[in-house]
Amino acid sequence: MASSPSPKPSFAPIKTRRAFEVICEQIREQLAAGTLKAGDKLPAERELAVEFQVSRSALREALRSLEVAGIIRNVKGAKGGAFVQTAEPDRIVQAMQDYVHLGDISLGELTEARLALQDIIVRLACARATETDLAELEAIAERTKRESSVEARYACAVEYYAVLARATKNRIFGIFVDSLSTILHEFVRGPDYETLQQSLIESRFKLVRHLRAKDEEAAVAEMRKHLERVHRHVRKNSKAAAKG
Amino acid sequence: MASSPSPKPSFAPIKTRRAFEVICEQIREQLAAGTLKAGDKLPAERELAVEFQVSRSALREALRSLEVAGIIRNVKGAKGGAFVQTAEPDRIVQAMQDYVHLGDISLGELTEARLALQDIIVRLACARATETDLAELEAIAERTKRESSVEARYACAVEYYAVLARATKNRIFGIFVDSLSTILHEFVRGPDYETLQQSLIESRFKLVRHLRAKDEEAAVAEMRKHLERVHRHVRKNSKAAAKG
DNA sequence: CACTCTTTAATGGTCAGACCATTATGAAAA
DNA sequence: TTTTCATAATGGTCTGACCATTAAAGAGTG
Repeated sequence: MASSPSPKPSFAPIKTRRAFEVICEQIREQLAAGTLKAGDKLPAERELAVEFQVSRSALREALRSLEVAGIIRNVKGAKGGAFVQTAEPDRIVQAMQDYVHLGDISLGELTEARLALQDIIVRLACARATETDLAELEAIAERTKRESSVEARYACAVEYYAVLARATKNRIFGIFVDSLSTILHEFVRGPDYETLQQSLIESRFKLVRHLRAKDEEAAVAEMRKHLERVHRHVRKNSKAAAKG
Repeated sequence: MASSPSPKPSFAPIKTRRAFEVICEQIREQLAAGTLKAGDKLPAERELAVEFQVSRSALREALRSLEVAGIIRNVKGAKGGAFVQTAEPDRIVQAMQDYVHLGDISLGELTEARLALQDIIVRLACARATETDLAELEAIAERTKRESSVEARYACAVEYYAVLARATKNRIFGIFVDSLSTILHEFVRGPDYETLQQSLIESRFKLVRHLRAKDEEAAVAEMRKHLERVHRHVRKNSKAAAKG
């Protein structure tokens, strides 16, 4: 096969790229370049198909990919179409969740990462949290007390962590924390979770007090104690689930 | 509109869910439940379409979504089909990249997050790195010296960070670092980058020496110094790009 | 038998054209 | 003016077809 007598021993490394991939790439390029930005509306599918010179189905697969990636949102009806979305970290969370499901990331890795991450967050929040942030944290803790269902209280907890992360004024941390919270949520189950949950509320108030006093070390210690209790519960439950 | 005289003021909150969404969900469920796992092969598209009682196009949009999410891989040809993938963090990196492009995450946030993250990583690596890890780090640093192109040396740097993250024995950190490295790569440009790059190599050797000596504080300090130099360059370049 | 070439069938990728459900808009009617 | 209804635009889905690639079975050859 390679014994060609022609003076050209090497051929062009052709590669078949699928139509939808090329379309996605072009749209992503315009996004990175700033030609397309949040709020913009892409032409209708039928129009775009003509423009890209592909069938509507190929184009739709591209749009579907972008939608799943959280880049656009498809709205039906007159004046509908594909709208470029504002940034939402949901897709990152989803991607991390998929990764954990597919792979063999252990619970230990998740909890360790969360612990380390919260250390940073508490330290930064201690330095940067405004009184508004702190008041919001307290309000959430208060609301948690009044909530009646386990799920509602868990939602409050997630919100508490999110607001705390926001207090760092760095959204990257917010994404990381959201991801880990969501993934670990799957493991937080069991009959004794409710009593644990109740006892955690007080800890949240304490943390705010430490933050307000700018006592970094005390705040970090409180968060570690808090998370370690949660993680002990999670581990215990996970083992129980593995048995049953 | 709400003035219905019927004794049933509230109706069931119906919502039209698209076919491909339901399909994706079902497959994801089987994944979380363990019924489907890496390496498994899904039935052919035409078969699956019959099974789900949808058209092939709807089914294809679902498969396309899952492929873009990195969950399956579509192989064409006889004995081809959709194969469940092993976990790859690429999609998380892609999602974070999209997020940064769409949103207005600042360079400052990225570099700050990276700095904080590397602190943790260095500390953990200091405690857990095996001699194999350290030798690999040195080998990469050696190779960096010999590489001739800027791009090749950058690739070495990324690899160095990845191996360092792996030395923590916690893959979550690896993902975070990969994401940040990839995103920051876009900003690392400019004529004086090459000279900076050269001068960074020595720092990598120093870090390994500190790690081997289990000198956590020295290692952290070296990494901070290292990264701060890089980030100064990145910031300068970013400003230059904004001007031009 | 061993090896090479050809054929065949399975499968994903693409295309074309159609119909349905939803939605905004404007015209018609009250 | 307000309500109702027809209309057109648009995404979601369906059907059926053809192409390109690939692995495996079969045919031919030494």
